[in-house]
Amino acid sequence: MSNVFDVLLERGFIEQTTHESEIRELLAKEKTTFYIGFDPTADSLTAGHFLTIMAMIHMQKAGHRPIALVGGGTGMIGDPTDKTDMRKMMTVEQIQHNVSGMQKQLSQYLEFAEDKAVMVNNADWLTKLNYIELLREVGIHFSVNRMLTAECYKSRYEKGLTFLEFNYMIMQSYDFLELNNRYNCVLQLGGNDQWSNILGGVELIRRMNSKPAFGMTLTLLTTSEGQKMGKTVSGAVWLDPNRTSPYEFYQYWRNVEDSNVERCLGLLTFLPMEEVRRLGALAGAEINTAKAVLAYEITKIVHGETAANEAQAAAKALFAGGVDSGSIPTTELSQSELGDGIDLITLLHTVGLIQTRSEGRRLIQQGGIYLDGTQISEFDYVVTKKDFGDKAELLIRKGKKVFQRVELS
RNA sequence: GGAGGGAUUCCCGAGUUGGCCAAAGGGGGCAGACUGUAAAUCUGCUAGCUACGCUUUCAGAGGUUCGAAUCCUCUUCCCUCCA
Repeated sequence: MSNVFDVLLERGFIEQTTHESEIRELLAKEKTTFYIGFDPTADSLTAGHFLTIMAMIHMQKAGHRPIALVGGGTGMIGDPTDKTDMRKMMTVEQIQHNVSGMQKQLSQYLEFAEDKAVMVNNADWLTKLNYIELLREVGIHFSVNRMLTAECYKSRYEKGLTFLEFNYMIMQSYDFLELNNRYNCVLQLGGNDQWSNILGGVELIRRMNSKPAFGMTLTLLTTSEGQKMGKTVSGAVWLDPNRTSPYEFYQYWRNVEDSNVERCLGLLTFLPMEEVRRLGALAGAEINTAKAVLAYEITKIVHGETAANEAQAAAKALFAGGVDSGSIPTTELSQSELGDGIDLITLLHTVGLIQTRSEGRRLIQQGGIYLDGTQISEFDYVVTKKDFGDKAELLIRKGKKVFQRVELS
């Protein structure tokens, strides 16, 4: 089997390493225990986390042992990295809820049986720390001067950085030390924004345990404008199907920009690299084929084959002008709600396509609403039973690619 | 604790000799055109509503005035310098 380091490199995962040749050698010759931490900021992981999960899966497949750490302890502090403002403090209950939600999801993607992977919560040790003891043992190894030069704190100079958050790096470094002691964990992976936090841990282990330790950061997916991928205006793209439906999830990847298709295929699917390169090289409208493959493959990994098939079928039906399929977002409307007719704006509001009636009025006036493919131009249009036709359903289209089906019940 | 500066619509940021301010400009978002469910570009929209008008907005609470984002008082929060 080829070295997983080369696999990760070829697929585009690796951004920075602390000791490239040593890491490569290590991964080639022995079963290595490594860890990635997840902050419990919500009860579901997001598309952004998925990239790091893929890295873990590749590593596990190559025979190494992943430790999935969920930060029930560090979550009490909050990582100041890339935050322009201080994050609001979460309650302990909230954190615990989020930790269990994330752990549940992580267990779907990694194989935990027979000690093939380990799940930990750093609250188990961080909450028991003794302040003075910690300062004497660990604090002595950190230079504030150096910490202040870390990139992740720079953006906070203007807005302010609390001592609470300043300690985040130390806590994360301590985690690595603890995992090194408990599980002989010698490698930490993380998003590239975690570089300074990872370095802290690597150096701490080298100083306190006089043992080698390594760090490696993974690329961050960004759009051509430099925005982090995996975010939409309405929020993150979640892995939890109740937060982001498989259809929406599929559509998100179906719509990635051309220039990101090849990267995404390498990072977020298991397709062989020859195939990735072939698909990525498709030009012009042809690349849509590649996007469909990307969307299908990643949906399959995250939500399973059935959901992926459904999402794909729904997308095909809607965009190729075909007809029904099960997983188009659907709302039920009762006969009594319909009555003798319901004005279109109210209907749009009921099914959640608009937030305010003004928005609906604008939308219709600008020609953004279609009922069963027919553009509606009067904002006071009244929808009656007739619009639902024989099948008692109505397909509303907002703009080019937002669809909502209404079923009369 | 002392001195000064600030808080504006989703974000950034104009506006502070009181009316012409639902509030410039940019960003973002939405829609339209062009396209390939892409990017770029162009156009329009972007507080709410029972909509040629009406109602609620410019940190919060009062006040002056025919009329306040703009003036006065108090409060809260933030920043800078000093200690």
